[in-house]
Amino acid sequence: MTSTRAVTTVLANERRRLARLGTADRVSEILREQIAAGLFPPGTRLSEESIGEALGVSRNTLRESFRLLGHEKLVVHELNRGVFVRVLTAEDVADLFLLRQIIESSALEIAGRAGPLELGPVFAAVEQAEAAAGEGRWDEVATLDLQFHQEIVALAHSPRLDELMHRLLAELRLAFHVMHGSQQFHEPYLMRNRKIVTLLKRKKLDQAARELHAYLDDAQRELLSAFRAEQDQPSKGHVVSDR
Amino acid sequence: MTSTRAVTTVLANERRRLARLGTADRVSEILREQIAAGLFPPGTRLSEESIGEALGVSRNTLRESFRLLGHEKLVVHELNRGVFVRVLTAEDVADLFLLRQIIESSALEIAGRAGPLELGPVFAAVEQAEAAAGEGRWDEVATLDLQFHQEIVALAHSPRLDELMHRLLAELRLAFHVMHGSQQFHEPYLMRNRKIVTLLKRKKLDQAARELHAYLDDAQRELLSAFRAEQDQPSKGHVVSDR
DNA sequence: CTGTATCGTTTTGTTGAACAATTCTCCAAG
DNA sequence: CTTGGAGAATTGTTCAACAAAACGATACAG
Repeated sequence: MTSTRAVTTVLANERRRLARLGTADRVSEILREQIAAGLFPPGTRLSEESIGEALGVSRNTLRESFRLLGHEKLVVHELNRGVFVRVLTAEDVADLFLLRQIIESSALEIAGRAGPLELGPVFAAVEQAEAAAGEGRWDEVATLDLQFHQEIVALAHSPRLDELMHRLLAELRLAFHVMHGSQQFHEPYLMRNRKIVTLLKRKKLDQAARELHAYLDDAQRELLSAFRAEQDQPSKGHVVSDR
Repeated sequence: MTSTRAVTTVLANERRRLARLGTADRVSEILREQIAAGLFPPGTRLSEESIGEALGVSRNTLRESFRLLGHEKLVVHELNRGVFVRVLTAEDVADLFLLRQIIESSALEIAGRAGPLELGPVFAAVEQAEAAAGEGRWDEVATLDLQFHQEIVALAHSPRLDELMHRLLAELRLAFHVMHGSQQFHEPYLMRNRKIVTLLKRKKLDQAARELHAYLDDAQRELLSAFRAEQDQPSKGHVVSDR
């Protein structure tokens, strides 16, 4: 019953694991992580010389990494001036949430049409987030809140939708970093995640979708107001020279 | 009436025109065009040496270009083997159409909620396409058909949605190239574009959305069957060594 | 005090060469 | 027809060099 095509497909998927990553890819992974972690706050200039020396890679290789990050919109490349960690505008945040509304609601709809939901990973994200919140590990709470939504999208089984969501969330992380004390921003939303997954379990798709929509609306509103406040009146020395 | 914010926004948009492009960006533009035009059919290996020499750029610069194209999924980078023009699978095509359904229908809905539609560019795309079809310029017909859908998405005024659509269509072009005689594939759909824009003009948003949905369904079906046929039985010597 | 012209410094943009590592090609042996 | 292997070709990565642009500070003119 194992068709030739099935074998080919499976092996083709395994292939990418076999193919090791080049230096440029690994460097961009590191930088991606460190940008997300806040080591390089938005506005920071990423010097080719200093970072290249720190990581022990040549400027040419580092430049390839920068191209990748630039295409992901995590950094902005300005000719003859260098690459800077992206500084999101309020318009960016609004646009990101617009896309999230589209993607997450569409994913739910598609998943519902397709068949029974595989809610394991969704549940796992909620429960790990609740556990982390109980112990005050707020940065993990933030990560797991985002992962919950990533898993929602994963229900649709679309590779491109998954990747798109992943990039949107990476970009959105930049917004959290410009706000101080953003870690606990996510905590109140855990209850709502729990509610959504419960509704999904009971196959109340429409209700879950409405709940999700309201979640995103509220989160956007709250984030945007905090975001604008922080922008008008930068609180601390967090802001690095962007000129 | 000209708010400070409006001025800032306009200037920010102009800024990118002021910032000239680097060599790597210009090279990737050229390669993008030539891939879309069919000079490099899917499966073709893009040799660093030959292309670098032909364009008069160094290997290092060319590599930066390849990274950009790879991130756009127009080429696939395999370690120690080089970059190849992407060969889409049937699953890829299906996934691309899934995304198109989501994006185009969402765009229509958002545009309808937002306010009066600016249908100028949409009309223009339809009319230019009809003119091109009348004179048998089929490659232009194909381009303008895709542009019509791009303009539909533009009605939503979302930068990220625009860019996403643009990349999806660039990727989808790869599918047309593996089918021979794909130029006239688009011609029957011009009537449907005309119908959609007419419905939009009359503010029959729901009806237009249904029409658009049916368009995409039919196009996907037709493309996929032609696509699978061509894959199973490659017609000519078009297929270049992909090993 | 404000603006601007200028010059030296720093950083990026791009190239060319070099070498290691991997893959490809082709041919011979089993 | 498959397996092995030697040599050729290509990619991966670094390094050094130089042109070009941006930055910074200082001096000068109004």
